[in-house]
Amino acid sequence: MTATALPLVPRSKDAQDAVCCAPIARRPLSEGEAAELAVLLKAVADPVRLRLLSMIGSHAGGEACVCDLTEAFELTAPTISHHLKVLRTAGRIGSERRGTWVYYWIIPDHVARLGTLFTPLADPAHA
Amino acid sequence: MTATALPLVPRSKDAQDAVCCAPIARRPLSEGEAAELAVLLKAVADPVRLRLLSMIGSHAGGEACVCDLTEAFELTAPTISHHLKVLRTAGRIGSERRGTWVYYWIIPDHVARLGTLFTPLADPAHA
DNA sequence: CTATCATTTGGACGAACGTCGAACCACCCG
DNA sequence: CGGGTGGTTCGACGTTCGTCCAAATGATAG
Repeated sequence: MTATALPLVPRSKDAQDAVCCAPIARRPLSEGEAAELAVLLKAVADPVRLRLLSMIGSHAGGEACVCDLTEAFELTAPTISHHLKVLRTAGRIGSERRGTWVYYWIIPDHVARLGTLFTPLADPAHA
Repeated sequence: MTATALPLVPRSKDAQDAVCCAPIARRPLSEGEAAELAVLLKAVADPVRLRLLSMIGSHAGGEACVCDLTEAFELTAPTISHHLKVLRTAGRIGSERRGTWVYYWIIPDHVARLGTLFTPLADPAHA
């Protein structure tokens, strides 16, 4: 996965508005940062992928097999597989084949990373 | 076939699962919720709009005029205007014309709402 | 080994997106 | 009132994206 220089809440920021803003609003994003972030966000900015992510994450045991997911949509299996691949490539989910079925699970850190960008100081040490 | 994926990995902590995850991973999103969220995310899932949002939010006084924004990109004015319109339509930013220039500012609540989706444990029960 | 089921890959097509140039509106200044 | 600057809207073009169908791959059962 990429993960070069994501603006992950620089603790010692001398921001004039240290309280008001989400990390994204503390300092201007560089071109590279923005490009990388856009890729991450694009991977989630789709109704089907959003539901897939949600279904996988909320499924019992923390993982779901493709067979469960395909049923929930009125889409063909290749389409679902395509969306899963997008999420996997973006590092959002992991997958493993166990016998007949393929199981998918969420990688929480990567999902949470999105949140930290827009969340204004949800730091427990700060609240 | 309704092959409910059984948790092959033994999980003894159901209670934690209820709290561990981001809102998006607590329960499956409905089709409507996913569609609405996708629209919100799409508005931000673009490098230019990401930078615009970041530049506006981090600008002194909490607002920036288009003239400042346009200079920072190697894009034509119509393109910047287009992206600003997308952000405005999505409710991310507000705008006002004051004399010669048009100023833009961030609407923090809308931006923060994105974060809460992916941010785990915003509740004090955990941690 | 062959048959069969589950999932992924490849190709194709229509829709949506990002970008531009040109035309258009709003305001300031002589 | 007319000219000039700042921003937006409009129409068009090339690209990317989501979806499907058909076919290939992987794994299990008989």
